Amino acid sequence: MAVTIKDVAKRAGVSPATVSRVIADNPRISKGTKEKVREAMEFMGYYPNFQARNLVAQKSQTLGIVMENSAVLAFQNPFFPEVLRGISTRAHGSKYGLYLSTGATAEEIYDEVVAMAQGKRVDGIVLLYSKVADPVMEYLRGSGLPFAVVGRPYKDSGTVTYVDNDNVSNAKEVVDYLVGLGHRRIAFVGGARDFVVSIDRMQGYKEALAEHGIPFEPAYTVNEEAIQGAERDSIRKLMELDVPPTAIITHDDLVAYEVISYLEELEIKVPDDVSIVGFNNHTLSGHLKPPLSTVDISIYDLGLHAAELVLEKILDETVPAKRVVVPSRLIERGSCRRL
Amino acid sequence: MAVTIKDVAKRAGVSPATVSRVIADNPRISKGTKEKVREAMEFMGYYPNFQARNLVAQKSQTLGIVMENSAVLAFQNPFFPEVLRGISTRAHGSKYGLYLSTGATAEEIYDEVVAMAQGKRVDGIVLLYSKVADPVMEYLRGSGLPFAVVGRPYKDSGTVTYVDNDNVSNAKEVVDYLVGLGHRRIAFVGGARDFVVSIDRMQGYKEALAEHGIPFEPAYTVNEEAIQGAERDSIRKLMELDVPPTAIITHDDLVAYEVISYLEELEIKVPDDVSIVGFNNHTLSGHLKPPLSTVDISIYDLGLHAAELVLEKILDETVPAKRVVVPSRLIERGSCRRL
DNA sequence: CTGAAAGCGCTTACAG
DNA sequence: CTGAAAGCGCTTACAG
Repeated sequence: MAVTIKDVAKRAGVSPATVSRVIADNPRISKGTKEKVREAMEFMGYYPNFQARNLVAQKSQTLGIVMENSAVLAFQNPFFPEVLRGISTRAHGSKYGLYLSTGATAEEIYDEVVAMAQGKRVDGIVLLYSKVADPVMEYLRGSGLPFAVVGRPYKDSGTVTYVDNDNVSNAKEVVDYLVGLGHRRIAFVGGARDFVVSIDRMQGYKEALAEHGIPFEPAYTVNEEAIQGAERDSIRKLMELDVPPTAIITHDDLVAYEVISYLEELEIKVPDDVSIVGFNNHTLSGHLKPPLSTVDISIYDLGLHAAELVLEKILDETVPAKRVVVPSRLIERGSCRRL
Repeated sequence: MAVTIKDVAKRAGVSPATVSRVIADNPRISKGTKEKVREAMEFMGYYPNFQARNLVAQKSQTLGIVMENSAVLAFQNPFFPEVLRGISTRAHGSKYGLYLSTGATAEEIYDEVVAMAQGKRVDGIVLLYSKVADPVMEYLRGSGLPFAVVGRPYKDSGTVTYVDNDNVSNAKEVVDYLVGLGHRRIAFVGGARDFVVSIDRMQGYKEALAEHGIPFEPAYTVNEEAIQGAERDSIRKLMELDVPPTAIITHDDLVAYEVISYLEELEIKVPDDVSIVGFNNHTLSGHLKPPLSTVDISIYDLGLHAAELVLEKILDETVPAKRVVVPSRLIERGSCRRL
């Protein structure tokens, strides 16, 4: 059995209540008593029991981290550790712990989140993704539990606290850049259609085309669901069009890596034959040959602010829904060429 | 206030004790009562309070994950998410949650671990690294808390439960491979000297050299501490030796990426001028040009087994210390050439 | 400045 | 098969 507050009390010759007050550094306890009690705690190796303390305090001092269900993908993507690092830093600063969702399917995750929330296992949640019709977000919104989303909520974004990049502008900037290099036939390889980030980037792509007077060509867009297991084929089809694109934007650097591999198999050279731009600036993108031009979205800051926002809500439930926009910027490297 | 066991009891017309038994699916409760209670729970949206349940059960149903303190590095390395995925899968299978350490310095981590353990916040711990003189491991060993290490403990490995690869053999295999290609001047770029994995790989490197009758040449080894901030210089010095190496083994793919970049700056070509082998087979290593030959250490399995081992210990404290060796294999790609 | 008592929400011998 | 009671380890009004 571990040392309890009672044991310490006995040894220090005071009541358990007093020990508790010393732990909380209550100013009404005399200096002498505090010292006596602290000595006893030290001597006996006392540590407060979280469960007990949290039970009466009705809080847990921990933040729940919920990630998307395509676990393999989520984990492989360097986005996850980097956003976690941001969250971790901020949480640690406020002495909050981190509790991770482990579910592998959408149902499991939903159940976990409900259990976390209702079971008071966490004081708030950071939702690491945003998709179109997400029961988890619906639940959270109704639950009253403080939460923040990394990514723009698909609807009612005015009532949800979130942090994101301006993905529409980002995508536009990429198109502008390519157009500036003389490209007009620009393809877009997007992510899953129900992720808001994909939708926003696609949107920016379309808007930018329009602004430049370039007609939108459906055959120039490829979507993740459409190509499950047929990535190679989709890229081949794209490049075998009568008028193939001269540039390809991919929604994530990881996808860019894949695309580049396929292009190689087809003996299409980057950037000589086709220019490529990625998104998210993963650590390794600079090491590719040619180094990948990409949009740096400040993943760490995304995490930092998300944690900051939940913590703020936990402290004061009345703060209104907020949006924090984290700046991002296009990094020119060697994967694009001027036409 | 959330719905408690009392509320449910009242509505179902039974005692709180009975509700508790229904939750535990106690076989001595009649079918009828169970149904009645379950209906009430459903209707009222009852969820058990973790804190309360854990307080009386004296367990937390969660595993603590402790990672090394060089937070930035740890997070950037794809090792972390992958090992976490393995742990997560196994933990979820047994309905265990995951609690993450957030400390950034060695002291913070130590304090956190002690608090986790003494505060009964976790039932067991997975230590994601193993270093030479680690207070955390010392503490854990004395604490009685079940734990498993990813990596070989530096000493008393017979009394600690751990999972690792046979790093000595792995390094030997790499040397054998390079010797087989005709290399005799083989350099080794190692990691921090106090990480056991670095020590073991260096050891294997030396042993293999000896077996092939190749004298060990100190100038052919580079260590992480020695080069902090001077990576570029170290590599240049290495290649400007009167008799430079024809092959370089790096202790991690990430390091290999860096080394390749430096070599490029020196206009030294891989694999034409020098062959390179990495370790850990990160997702992107196959995408490099040339694709990186490396040792795949089955990171996911490392995590899976580590979780399995702690869970086993939690269930039965008397199981003896165990070692699980996860197989690894050299993956030949394009970064080495035959002399 | 400090203590006795009640209570956080649950579980589990002990009775019946 | 079910209930009343004690207790897990802590905190916090309420008294004094």
